[in-house]
Amino acid sequence: MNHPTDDPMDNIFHALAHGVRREILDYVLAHPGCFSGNIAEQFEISRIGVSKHIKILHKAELLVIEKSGRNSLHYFNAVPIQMIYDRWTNEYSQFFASKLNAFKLQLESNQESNMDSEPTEDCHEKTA
Amino acid sequence: MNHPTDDPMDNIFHALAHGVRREILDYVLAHPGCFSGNIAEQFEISRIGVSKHIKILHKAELLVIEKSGRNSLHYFNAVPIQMIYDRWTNEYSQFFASKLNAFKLQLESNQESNMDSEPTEDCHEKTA
DNA sequence: TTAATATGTAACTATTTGGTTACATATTAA
DNA sequence: TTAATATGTAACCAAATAGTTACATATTAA
Repeated sequence: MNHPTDDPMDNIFHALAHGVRREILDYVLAHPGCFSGNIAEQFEISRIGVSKHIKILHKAELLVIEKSGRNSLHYFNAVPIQMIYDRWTNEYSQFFASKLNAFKLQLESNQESNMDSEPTEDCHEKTA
Repeated sequence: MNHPTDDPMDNIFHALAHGVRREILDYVLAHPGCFSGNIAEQFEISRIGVSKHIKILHKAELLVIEKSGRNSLHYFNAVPIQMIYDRWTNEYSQFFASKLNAFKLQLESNQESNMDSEPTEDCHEKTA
C-alpha cells in the first residue's frame, strides 16, 4: 500500500548509511576546502573507493564540490541534516520522547505507571 | 588509518537507510501505541519482512516497544534523531552552510565571488 | 611537447542486505 | 482444552552494495 522508493530523502539516508562516508563528512567539516586526495589519504581503502563514496555524498548534497583547475575543493553542507531533524522532530515527538524516557525509568524501577498519554485506539482495528 | 566499523551511531544510520523503515517511523509517530500487525498492514511486503525492519529500528532505539499480553505497543523515540543533528550541526557548520548556499547562487548567476571564507591550507599537504 | 598530477568512470567480484516460506512460542477466546 | 491470534526466529535465495584493477581525461610543471 506504500511506495518505499519515492522518498525524496532517500539519497540523504543512503549516503549516511556507510561509516566511511560519515567519516568523510567529519573530515570535510574539519577541513573545508580540502581536495579528494586529502580525503583519500585518511582511509585504508583505495582512492577510487573513496571517490565513489564522495560521489554518493555529493549526490545527496551533503558535500559541495568546487572545481579549481585539476583540484576539487570540498565543503560540508548541513542542510540535509537539518531536513532529517525536521522530518521527525516536532513538538509532539519531543514531548512524547521525554514522556517515554520517564515511563521507561518507571518500568525499570518497578513502579506503577501514571502516564496520561494513552495509546491511540484507532490503529488497533482488525482488517476484514 | 581509520576505523569505519566502530561508530556508535552505526545502528541508527543503518536503521534509517531503508525506505520501509523510515515509513514505519512515520506511521508510529502518527499512531503511538500501535501493534506490529497494524504496522505490517501498511506495507505490501510480508508481516515477517516488516517484523525484521521493526527489530532493526528497535536495536537503534528509534522505536520503544512495550509488551502487553500477546500484543506489543510501539512508540517513536526522537533521541537518536537529535544525536544525528548534534553530530554535524554546530555554529560553524551552520554558518558555513549558509555562506555556501549564497556562494552557489552566485556561481549559478555567473557573478564574481566575494566570499571571505577561504579554504584551509593545512589539508593540501602532499604525503611523502 | 612530455611527464607527472589530480581526478573520475567502467567492468567485475565478494559481501551484505531484503525478502520469502516454514516453523515455533505465548496469549486469549470459545 | 482447543482454536485462533499476535508475534518472533531460522534457513534460504535474489538483489544491492562496496571494494578492487584497469583505463581515461584534464591540468600543471619541466
